[in-house]
Amino acid sequence: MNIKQDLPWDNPRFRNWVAVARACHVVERTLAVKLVPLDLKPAQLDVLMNLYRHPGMSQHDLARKLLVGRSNITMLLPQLETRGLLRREGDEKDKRVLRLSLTVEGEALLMQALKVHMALIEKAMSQSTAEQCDMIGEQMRKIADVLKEA
Amino acid sequence: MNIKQDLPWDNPRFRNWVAVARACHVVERTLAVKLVPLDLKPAQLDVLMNLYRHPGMSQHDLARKLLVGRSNITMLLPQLETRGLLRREGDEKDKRVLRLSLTVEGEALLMQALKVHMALIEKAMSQSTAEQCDMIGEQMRKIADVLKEA
DNA sequence: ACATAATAGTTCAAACATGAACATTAAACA
DNA sequence: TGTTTAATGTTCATGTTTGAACTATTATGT
Repeated sequence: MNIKQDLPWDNPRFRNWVAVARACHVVERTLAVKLVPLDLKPAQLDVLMNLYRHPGMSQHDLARKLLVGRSNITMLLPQLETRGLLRREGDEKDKRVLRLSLTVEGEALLMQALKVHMALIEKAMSQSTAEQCDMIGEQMRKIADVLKEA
Repeated sequence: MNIKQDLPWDNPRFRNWVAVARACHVVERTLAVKLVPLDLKPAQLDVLMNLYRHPGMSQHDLARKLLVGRSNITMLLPQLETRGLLRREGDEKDKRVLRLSLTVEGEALLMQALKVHMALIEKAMSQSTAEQCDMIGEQMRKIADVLKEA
């Protein structure tokens, strides 16, 4: 019994997943470079995007959306708040939670950053048909779901 | 002209890419948890995998494969070398480069880690057909290629 | 040969992420 | 009500990642 008979690199699923991980990594790095002129990092852009879509969300909710720890959010927000991009306001009913929302400046910067992000994604995905692209998204959502439970 | 008319969230390509990024993140985190018993981190596993496939590669080559800075490799290797998982030997012809290779112990640990990794990927991708899976891998390789050039 | 460029690896400081311990507030329940 | 349990956010120590400056070695060009 040769252990090398069943090496991952001979397994299509494994090889294909490696490709997914690499593509993600490349896109992330490229995005980081293209965001430099806006003085934004990918993690900060993620914050702005989530606050735009879910204004008034708490730090805890934001942490879960971003798949990071709560302390990470605590360290991340002051940079953006100092720049006047977002607000943190105490909830009246529950004095533990802070409600987050974008300022006008934050929204403006987000729109600029989204143009950059969109252009990058368009370029990356332009080689796939709409059907392929939708299928990819569908499978990826399944993956996230099945691992979230476990 | 309303800027919100063309928000990324209305764009299928964008939404689908977000799903890819999330799936990657979830897989990475899950892998990290499952590797704890082996006292290995995903980044360290990546090193072992690359040295297994490309024995004798230099630190520079390894850094490029991992899409990471050279200094990162310098900081990463001593942990593994001290544990006796890999060797660093000076090249005879070019005294600048260090040739990297796995020890027997490193290979043994890699095999254990690969079982964990394989099981995770199998679980994640089990919901896709072989055809879907191959198509995903193909598209992802295209993405990495098109962005590497830019 | 000699000077200049480029390359491999290291060092170091700064930025960043992480998880455990903590304070404050709210909810559960006896 | 009063006590216990849980939730939110912060702090802090630890470990990781990064990029710029540095040393040593090799390649290039005159």
